[in-house]
Amino acid sequence: MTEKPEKRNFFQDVYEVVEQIPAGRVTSYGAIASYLGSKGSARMVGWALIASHPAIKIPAHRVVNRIGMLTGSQHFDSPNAMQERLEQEGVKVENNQVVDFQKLFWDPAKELL
DNA sequence: GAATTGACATTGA
DNA sequence: TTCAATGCCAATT
Repeated sequence: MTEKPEKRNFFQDVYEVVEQIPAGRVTSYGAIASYLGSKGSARMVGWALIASHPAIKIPAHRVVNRIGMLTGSQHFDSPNAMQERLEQEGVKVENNQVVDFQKLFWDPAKELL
């Protein structure tokens, strides 16, 4: 019979993790991917957020790339929506880039555990 | 059904 | 050190 790889829950897993990101914190795609076990599949995390965009409500604005740049903001309703949202959470954003990103970094593999 | 793209990360030179 | 190329898995065309 056809196989059923549990990895199909990859998207669901991403939603679970992102949804548990505390306000005022940010994380990176690689951190989530690493937590899921697929370190090299950081891109899939981004895909998951796109798929969840109109359907599932998750703080995708708290997820940025490893340099803290809001690369995904272009996929939001407005490119500034994500930046404004982060500032409301207390995260300083400069030029579509998170300030003290390393300080606000939230690692699911350690914080969530 | 095959080829390309994509909200990134890592390694090599 | 910085720049460039490659790899990941899934979805889209």
